[in-house]
Amino acid sequence: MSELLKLENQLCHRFYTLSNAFTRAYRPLLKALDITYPQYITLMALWEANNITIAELLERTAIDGGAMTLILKKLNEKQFLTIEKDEHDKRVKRVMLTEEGKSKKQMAQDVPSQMLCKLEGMSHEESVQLRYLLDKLGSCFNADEQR
Amino acid sequence: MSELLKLENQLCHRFYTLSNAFTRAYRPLLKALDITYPQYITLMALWEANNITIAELLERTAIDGGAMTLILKKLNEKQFLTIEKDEHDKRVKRVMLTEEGKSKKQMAQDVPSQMLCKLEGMSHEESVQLRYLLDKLGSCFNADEQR
DNA sequence: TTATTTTATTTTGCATGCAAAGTAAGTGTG
DNA sequence: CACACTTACTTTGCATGCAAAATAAAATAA
Repeated sequence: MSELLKLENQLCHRFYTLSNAFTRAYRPLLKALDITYPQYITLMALWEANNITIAELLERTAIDGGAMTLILKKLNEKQFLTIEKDEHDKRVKRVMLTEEGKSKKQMAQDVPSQMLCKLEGMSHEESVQLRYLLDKLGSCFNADEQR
Repeated sequence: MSELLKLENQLCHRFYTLSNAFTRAYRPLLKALDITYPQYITLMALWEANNITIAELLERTAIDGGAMTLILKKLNEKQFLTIEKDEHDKRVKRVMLTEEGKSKKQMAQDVPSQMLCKLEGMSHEESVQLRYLLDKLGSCFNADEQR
């Protein structure tokens, strides 16, 4: 039997499994903030750079455009942000955090460390190395998309 | 600004991005086989161990139970597999590949290597190291779920 | 054996992820 | 200025992922 088609040898399956595991692990932590994982990613991007366009938000978060429309709609309904058309270019929309949206950042302060607690067993060196390799893998895909 | 809440520092976001990138990269390859990525994972599991229960399939693939019901339904409609109730325990269902389902394995033979081509730039040592770290991270989550 | 609990799988409701089509609003060309 | 082309977003249709509730059948307890 071809080793190449064994599930255990698939890098993709490890990513599939781990990505889902992360989302599940975050769920209870984010539930306290009344947000989902992609909504958390979106807010994180905005906490770093407020008042940016949707295109910039897509770039930073790597979230699908169609999904982002819905995510922003929900975050807007929850009063975490507002969306306005750009004065000069009416195709463009700008996303701005409300005071409530900004204050959520304080509530989220402990989320990263709580997640890290779940990942004991990995040394600091290992996680640094992992990050390096993940970024390298990411650049493979980015390079591939260029073609 | 707290470094911990920066998007760039999130391990989870790397997994989110890379997992999606894998799925997108596989899509055109799997389209030729008329299957989606989770369906591919399911078939891979069955190519390794045919005639197993749905519970075993869930264990091997780490796919959600609810999703699996639909995936099996579609693979069944495509005539890749059949589903039968177990004789002794009528709660249990067994999944079996049809001849067509088995023959799909030949058609999928080149998929792994085609994917690896896209990942040039990573050395063999690096991918071995990456795999090791991914498995270690995975065991963190598994250990956590025990509690 | 009957009632209770556990197990295997499906169903339901909600939130994406993705490709492709659709819109509205700028840009560039002749 | 009129037409073609490009952009920035939204919409649509389909396929999951996930938690929680619902089913059906087996195992256990009383």
